[in-house]
Amino acid sequence: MKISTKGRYALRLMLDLALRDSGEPIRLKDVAHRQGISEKYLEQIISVLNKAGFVRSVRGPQGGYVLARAPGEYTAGMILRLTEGSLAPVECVERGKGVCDRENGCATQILWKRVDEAISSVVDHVTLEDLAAWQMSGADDYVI
Amino acid sequence: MKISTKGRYALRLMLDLALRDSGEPIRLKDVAHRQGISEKYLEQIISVLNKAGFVRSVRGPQGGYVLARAPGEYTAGMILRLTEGSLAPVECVERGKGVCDRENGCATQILWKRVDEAISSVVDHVTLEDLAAWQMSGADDYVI
DNA sequence: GATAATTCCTATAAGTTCAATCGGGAATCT
DNA sequence: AGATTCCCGATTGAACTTATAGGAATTATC
Repeated sequence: MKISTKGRYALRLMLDLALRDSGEPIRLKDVAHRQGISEKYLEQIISVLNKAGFVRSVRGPQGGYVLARAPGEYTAGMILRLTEGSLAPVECVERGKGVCDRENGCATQILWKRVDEAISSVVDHVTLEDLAAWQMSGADDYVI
Repeated sequence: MKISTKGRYALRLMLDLALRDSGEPIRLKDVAHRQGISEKYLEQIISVLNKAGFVRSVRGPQGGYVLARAPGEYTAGMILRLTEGSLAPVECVERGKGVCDRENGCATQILWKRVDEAISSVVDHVTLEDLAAWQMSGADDYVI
């Protein structure tokens, strides 16, 4: 029941872009260095974010990535679901899926539904802007 | 970000025992058959529940398992944490762990903390008694 | 136009976890 | 004695995670 590195790194990556957004593209190398994450691994992750239109890429020297929209328009849920897949705790309560094959009156499904809603109610209401604000306020070690 | 079969099966197992509790031991074979789960696999799971004192076992013919306490005294969280391990979405917000090594002002940690609390607030307030009641009320296919 | 910087793409691999299966041992009721 | 049930540890196959590796395509700058 853990979020994988893919989702966690994606969030930190997007947060890094949000915090350092100046209109100029930001090199992935720099993000990787600041966040202590393998550059090659980050490439794979940002590729997903890029294809989904979450970031815009600029190739060549002075290239890099910039957020496609304002930080307030990304929720943590959007980023996590994109990179991580569904956040539902069990398959049978995933969006788009029908009712569980096993039983109609499956009581545990009600529990899973509630857990799913609880998770969603958090991640769908926290935006990159919120994360950036939290980072800035507790910014002991925030260096530009 | 999924609950594994171990936790899900444990919950269904305990719910099965709660629903059929008559004081007499219930054979694991029957539970396995009703729930459509491998008997051998269930053995491993109930072994954990047994060692933790959640169920009481009786060996030999007419043997089986019974709940050690009333259904209202088990929360889903107790059962899931025992079989599944921590339910925290990331390591750094797990109970007993110190603050994340990486950074002091890690904004994402606040998010994870909120997700963790959201999950806990559900699973720690739903008891086996609740699950049993839900099962009985929507009891389309509940057969004794 | 050459060079260097950067993103882009695909393949592979080591390690871990999941979800069982298998085979037998120990206790206990009849 | 014999059947039934719980108990225990080893093994295994598949999938997933978490990267690493190597190079191709694009573009700014000199």
